[in-house]
Amino acid sequence: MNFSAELINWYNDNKRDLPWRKTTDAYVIWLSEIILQQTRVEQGMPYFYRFAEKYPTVTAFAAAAEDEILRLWQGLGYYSRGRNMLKTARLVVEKYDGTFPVKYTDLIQLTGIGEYTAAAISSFSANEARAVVDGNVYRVLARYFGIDEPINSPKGKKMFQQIADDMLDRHRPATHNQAMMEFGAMLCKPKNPACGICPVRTGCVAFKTNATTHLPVKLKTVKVRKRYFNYMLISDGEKVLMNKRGDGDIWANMYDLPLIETSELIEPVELLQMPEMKIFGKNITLKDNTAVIKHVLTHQHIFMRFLVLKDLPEKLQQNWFFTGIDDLKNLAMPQRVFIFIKYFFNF
DNA sequence: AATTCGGGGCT
DNA sequence: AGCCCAGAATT
Repeated sequence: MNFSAELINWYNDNKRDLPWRKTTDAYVIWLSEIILQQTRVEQGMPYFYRFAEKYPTVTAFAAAAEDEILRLWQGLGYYSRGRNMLKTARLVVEKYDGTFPVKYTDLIQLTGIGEYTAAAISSFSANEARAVVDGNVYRVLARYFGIDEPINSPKGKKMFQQIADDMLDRHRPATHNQAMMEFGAMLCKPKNPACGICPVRTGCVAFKTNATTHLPVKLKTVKVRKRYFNYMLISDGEKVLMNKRGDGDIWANMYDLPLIETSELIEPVELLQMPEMKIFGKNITLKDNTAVIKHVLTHQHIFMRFLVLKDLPEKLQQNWFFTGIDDLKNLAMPQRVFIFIKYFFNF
């Protein structure tokens, strides 16, 4: 039995019961694939159910407001995925009359759909012979063939895509693709792979040379930027002062509180003296403040502190607005800000 | 070719 | 603390 046949056998005996595997509806598969980009299955699962239920068709999705999509996406991260989906859903309604495309060459042109996702949708919904290459596939191939070419170099990407294409079982591309990814996720894991029960270990270079821990090779780690967000909670007990974020920075188009960003950690008392604080009024009184909360993201460590101010500002900045406390739950916020506000107003 | 875009779980 | 997760768009 060849590599692909072995994996498919293993897959048929060991696969998880995942909802998006029970359909060939390209729209539903698209939904699942975008949600799962850089996201673990367990984390994405509840979001998949929420979106699939609220928007059963691409037409329903296209009719949603961006605020609504972002609110439903809250907590999942990489919010441009949600914004791009809206753009693509609307284009599918316009250009394809609401029928989600299933051909790779059509899919690859849509915003938010790259090589991986186009291969996934076209193979899962229409059995087009396109090999998916995601983090799982990189790992499985790098280990099985003992390839130390970095998976995130342009050369490496081409190389692995080529190998994946060569390995693809062209008679059953959908099952082959699912099997490759499931195998990587469940057995050929990043840490402590289950080589003891691996059906293809006799042909695996990494197993034979004891190199699984060194493969795949990935180029350099991202450098982390430290930022200091001093958030102001300003409320009269009925309304809260909120800020709508622009684009060009993290959490584009989402909502948070008015904020002073500083280049280092500043104590509240000291912060109140700074000229930047004048936008909140002449005489600012601090009612309360939280400890510093470290919000750890892949590329940024954001040190947040929430200061509760006593008085309302006379003049509002461009993106500031007051909203009723009952309406807060409808605004898409960064997860950490949402948790504080939810706690503060006790809802 | 390098950087940016979240959040959470595991080691 | 570092790595990874059904990646893609932008610079």
